[in-house]
Amino acid sequence: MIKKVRVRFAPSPTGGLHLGGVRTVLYNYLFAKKNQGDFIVRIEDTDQTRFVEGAEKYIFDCLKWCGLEPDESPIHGGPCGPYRQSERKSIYLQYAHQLIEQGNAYYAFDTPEELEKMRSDFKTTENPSPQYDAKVRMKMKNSLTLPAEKVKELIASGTRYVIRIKMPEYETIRFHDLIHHEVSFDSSLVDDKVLLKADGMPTYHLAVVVDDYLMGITHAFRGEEWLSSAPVHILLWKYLFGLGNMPQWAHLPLILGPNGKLSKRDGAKYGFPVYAMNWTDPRTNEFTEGFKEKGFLPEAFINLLAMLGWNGGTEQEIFTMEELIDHFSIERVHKSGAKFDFDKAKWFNQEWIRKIPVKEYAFFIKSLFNEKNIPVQDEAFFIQVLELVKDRCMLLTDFVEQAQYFFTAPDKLDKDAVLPKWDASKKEFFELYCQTLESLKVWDVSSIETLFKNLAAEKNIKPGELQLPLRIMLVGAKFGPAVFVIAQMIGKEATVDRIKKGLNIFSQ
RNA sequence: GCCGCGUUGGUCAAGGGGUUAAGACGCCUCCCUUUCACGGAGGAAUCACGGGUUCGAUUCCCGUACGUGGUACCA
Repeated sequence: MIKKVRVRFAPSPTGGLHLGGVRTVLYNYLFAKKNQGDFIVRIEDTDQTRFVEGAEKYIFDCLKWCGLEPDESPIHGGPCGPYRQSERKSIYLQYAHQLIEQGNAYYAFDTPEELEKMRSDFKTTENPSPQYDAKVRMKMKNSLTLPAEKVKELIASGTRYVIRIKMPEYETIRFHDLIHHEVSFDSSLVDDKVLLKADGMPTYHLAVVVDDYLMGITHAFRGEEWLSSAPVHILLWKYLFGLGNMPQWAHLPLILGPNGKLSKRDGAKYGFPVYAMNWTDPRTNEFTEGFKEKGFLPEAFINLLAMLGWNGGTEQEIFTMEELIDHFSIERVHKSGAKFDFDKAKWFNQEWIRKIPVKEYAFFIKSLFNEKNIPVQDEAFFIQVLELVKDRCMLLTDFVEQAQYFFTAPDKLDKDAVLPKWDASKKEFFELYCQTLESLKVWDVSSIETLFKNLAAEKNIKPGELQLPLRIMLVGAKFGPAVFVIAQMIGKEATVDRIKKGLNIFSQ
């Protein structure tokens, strides 16, 4: 029998959830759903100094917005809880002890100051960052160098200690990665990583292995920044649970910014969001913009992330979540990092704005209108307007500019577009048009347009030369759907009113 | 510095010993539209470099360069 697929996303609640994080979730999720497996979220909060209030809730809010709901998590529950590592503290100690008994780990009593001293003492130009490894461990204060009695005594007296892995001296550690295929490391180049910290909390290295085992994880997908520490994890699997039980690894390529690694600073610098949703760090008050608030549809966000590092091998670029689940394969995830392109991201959003019925996102635009005090009285009319202008919107926030003149008269008109060609005959035309419009019985597009064209012919002016001024009067600027449709939509009263106002402004 | 990983147009990318090296975004031109978009038709632009292997390398191998990650009692 084949084991049920179980994957996990393991964020640390230290701040916002960025692009790369969401993509890691996505690939986990797609893989799980494709294989009828489980998607688990485990909170890796073993570093108490980096705990940030609200960060965990924020992560789950982002996942919800993205439509990536976990099957198991601290808030969704599940059979392998608790799902916060801080609540699993007692579990890790026994494994650390097991490693010591097996001779794969040891106690180390070096203080931070002593470690610092070691690093500066051994520092050379060839080796600017010395490691706590086979070459130096016998010169340090640990259970390898101290007599057993002394070790017992130190522990009994409450001396702070950590437990470190004892890396084998000459061993090639190989493993198969689903994306990178065969990867190998020389164990002598890896340091004796701390497994259990002085406060009793495990480090990531111990916790990830123990929890992946205890939670039955079959496939471990994570960012490529973890590749370098993979040999530690491989060894831990070998020592603790057996290589046969180890999940299959896949180290996902990084998402890069305009110059190198994508950072939240890039967002501010280049004007694009980096986080899934707005995030304000409660400690520093630093604000980072989110895709949601920037005006992205979650469907578009998921779609663009999926395509950043994966390609189905066909020309299809627009995918629903169901289609992604159907087509996704980890083997087709790229090896190399991808630079995030905001223009392409906007294009995805535009495609989705057109694909989804406006009703599904009208509420978001409505809230933007409310913020700007633009009155929306009639819901059906609102939907009708959104439908009419949606081709012109890349972001949901674009709807404000593209639709607000249907609800409120423009507060300033683009005079420069009109004035150079404005003259008495045009003024006269509009005065007359305005008058006749007022007595128009049937207010529909063809009546409004026919009247306009007949009058223009009568005055011997090309209708085209009059349409732009009309547009500026109604809209305020050079954009939007057909003018006569706009006139019809906003109604007689508003049309007449705006023409009069426009006449005033242009004739000054 | 050392170690890992990577390298097809400006960006995302398909392809993978013999091809006119797909497609998309962006950019440019034209058509449609007397607005802006949408749509349509075109265009410029790519296999990092150097050695091999081979009848033939963008594709395989080795170097170099560049990029990126790691080198914490952070994840």
